[in-house]
Amino acid sequence: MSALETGAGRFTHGRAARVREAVLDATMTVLSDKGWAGLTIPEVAAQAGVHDTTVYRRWGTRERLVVDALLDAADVQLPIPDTGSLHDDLVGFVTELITLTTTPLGIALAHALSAPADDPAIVDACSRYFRTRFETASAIIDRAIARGDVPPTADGTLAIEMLTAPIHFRTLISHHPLDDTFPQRLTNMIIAGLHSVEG
Amino acid sequence: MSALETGAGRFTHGRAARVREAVLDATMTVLSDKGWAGLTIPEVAAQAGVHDTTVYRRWGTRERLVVDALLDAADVQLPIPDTGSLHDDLVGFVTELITLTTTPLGIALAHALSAPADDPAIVDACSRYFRTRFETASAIIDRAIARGDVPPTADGTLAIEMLTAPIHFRTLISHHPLDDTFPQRLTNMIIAGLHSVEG
Amino acid sequence: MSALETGAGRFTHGRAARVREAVLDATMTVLSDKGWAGLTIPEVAAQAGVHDTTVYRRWGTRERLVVDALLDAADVQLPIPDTGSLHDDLVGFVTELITLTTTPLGIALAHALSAPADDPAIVDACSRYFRTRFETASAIIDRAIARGDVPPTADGTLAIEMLTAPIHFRTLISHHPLDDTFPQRLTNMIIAGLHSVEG
Amino acid sequence: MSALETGAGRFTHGRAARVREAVLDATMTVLSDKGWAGLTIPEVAAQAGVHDTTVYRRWGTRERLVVDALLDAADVQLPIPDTGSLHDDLVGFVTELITLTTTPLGIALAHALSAPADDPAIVDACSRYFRTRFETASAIIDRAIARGDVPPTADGTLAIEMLTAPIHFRTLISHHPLDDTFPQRLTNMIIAGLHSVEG
DNA sequence: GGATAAGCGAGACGGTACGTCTCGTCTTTTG
DNA sequence: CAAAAGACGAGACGTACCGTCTCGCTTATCC
Repeated sequence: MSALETGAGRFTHGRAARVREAVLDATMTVLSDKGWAGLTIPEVAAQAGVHDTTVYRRWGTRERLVVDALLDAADVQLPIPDTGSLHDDLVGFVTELITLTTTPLGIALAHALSAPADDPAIVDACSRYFRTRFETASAIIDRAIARGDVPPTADGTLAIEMLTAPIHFRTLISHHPLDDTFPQRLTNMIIAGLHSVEG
Repeated sequence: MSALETGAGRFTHGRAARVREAVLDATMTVLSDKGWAGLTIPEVAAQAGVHDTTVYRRWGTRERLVVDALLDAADVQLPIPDTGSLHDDLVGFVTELITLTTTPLGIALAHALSAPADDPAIVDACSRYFRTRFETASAIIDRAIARGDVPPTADGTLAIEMLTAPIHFRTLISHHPLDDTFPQRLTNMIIAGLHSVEG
Repeated sequence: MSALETGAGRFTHGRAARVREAVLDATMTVLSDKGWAGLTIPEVAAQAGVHDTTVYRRWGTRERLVVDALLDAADVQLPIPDTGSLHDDLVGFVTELITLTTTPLGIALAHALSAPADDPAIVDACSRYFRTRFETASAIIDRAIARGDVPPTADGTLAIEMLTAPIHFRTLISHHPLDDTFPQRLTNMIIAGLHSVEG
Repeated sequence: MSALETGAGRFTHGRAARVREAVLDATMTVLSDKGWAGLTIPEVAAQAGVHDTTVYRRWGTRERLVVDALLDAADVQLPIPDTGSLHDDLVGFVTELITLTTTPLGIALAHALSAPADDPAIVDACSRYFRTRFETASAIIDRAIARGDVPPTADGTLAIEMLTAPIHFRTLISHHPLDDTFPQRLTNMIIAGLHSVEG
């Protein structure tokens, strides 16, 4: 499942697997507790009860560490609402996303993913991670199409992206508050867009 | 104009001002050349022909350095198109924004701004910087309202944010390509949203 | 006096001088206690109550550390006997030399000096150190010449070197024992050589 | 012949012998190419096409590796001149010794042998190696005694040692140049010493 | 216009992380 | 089951950056 050579699939048994799991768990713990800026390899190694060198050997950089941990925990997805109403589904989706994203871990992960990554393997992993997430979430729009609520030409994936991006933008960059009306306002804008036939 | 105590307003004359300018210029240069990861205070100091200690004294962290440099150069805004057509204005705006954002300097700035900032002065500066930019750009929608092209209830600032955020999102996080059709697709989605009366 | 840029002459006042002295003292202590193989920079730094990085900055390698310490302590020379008898002087000289050389510190120093040194500054420092020592000791032969005991053509420096080298050779390489008759045997061989006019 | 338990006598047949030979050859090759400082067990193992663990098991330390290789190649002695003239024999001997000792391999071997050896087996091996070499070379003096050129009391082995030691001393420690007149000067000093009856 | 204060240049240092290199042990896998 | 392969613990190495400190000097500013 992982795109990194350190990913799952190798190290499934024995000590190596135990080390891998301990380190990835520690990565998430440290991210939650001290954020991306506080995530250092010595810190993770200490938390995992593992020697620094081992982490340097297996992952090398903290970026790869985070991506590996993220992909490893990717199964823990955010649930996709299914209320029968496009509007309610989208509002619910955005609300859940905000909840997740404003977690200490969520903030730290966003910072981690937005850190400069020269490593093409990391770029690729991020790209595929979000493509998958967007396609999963666009099931909301697919159901609306099936119900005939929106035209079949509606660009579901783009809609999800336009709902997701502002949340990360506010969290990471503009630091504008994510108030309770925000899911509403985003959803209203997008639903109209989905009805437009040129999409 | 700057929210930081190191900002313009102080050090307007003499050596202090020369040092300030040299350092802020060097900051932008280093950001362009080596990116956010390569921006270190020794590097900037060397580039500016100034001693490290001076930079540590005046700015302390590279985050404050970047924010100060950014606010100092904030006058160099991106131009707001005015073609008489809402659609063309928005497509033009997004296209220009993409051009700026995919510059080495643009990428570096985005990384810099998304770096974890515990400093409330920085958070505040970012917040106000983007609020200003969005309000400036929402003139496009204001003109459309004045022309009667969209209802006066249209949420112009949100529209601009929803056009801006995906670009930064792709650049920073998802690393999806920003192809030529992207401005079109974003604009189509948003224009329909602007027509919806509930905005 | 030192050939190294870290040598005496700089850092004569203040904290820098205190650090220098503490580190050089610690170097000798560690050499005595743990030998050349046990001389590591972290060990010396800890012993000196100084941070590792400081030692790396100022000296960089343990070789430079030892050479600097050696040159710094060079004033503590071995005394040159002056009994009025060439034979007794030389036997005394060799005996003292053996005593010094078979000290833990002496052994460690010999190992340190014989470690591969790519650094030309170190090679040069060693070269001049021993040149000085040999010239100092050859005063024994000079006095014998003055007394008319040996011809003025006698090669005093070479004689000293031929008395010194076997001691280091046995200590470092052949590990043959340095028994009590050894000074005698060396001296006898050399005194005859000094009388030979072709020297 | 070897004093080490890894020495010849065991592993004379089959794969074990091939591994032994490959490793010892590789040891000499690496010594020549990268010197004593560059001789590491992984390097030797790679050069020999053998797994690291194998070398660790059989030899354990690089010191034992070198001593074993040296003893294994001990048959390749330096030739002892026999010109009929004591003076010419000794000058030739010293000249040859200098040639050998200033080889990359010679320098590396000297460094290796002078490295701190806590291992008594290594100390013993070195001791017997040089005792043999000195006795072999003292045939020069024995022949001179037989010819009646020097008194039968002449201390041949010590003479050879006093010719040998300064060369290693200059190579390893003092780094003084070994110029062309050096064999002459050494020999002159020693020949007079050999004539002295008290030797 | 001279005293005073503020900023700057220079350099050392403590501290931390980085990433690499060995060595030697231990575990896993394989023949 | 023994040997090869490989992961790991341990620690030194040497570098880079950060942030602080102490001087001494040069500016500006204020009386």
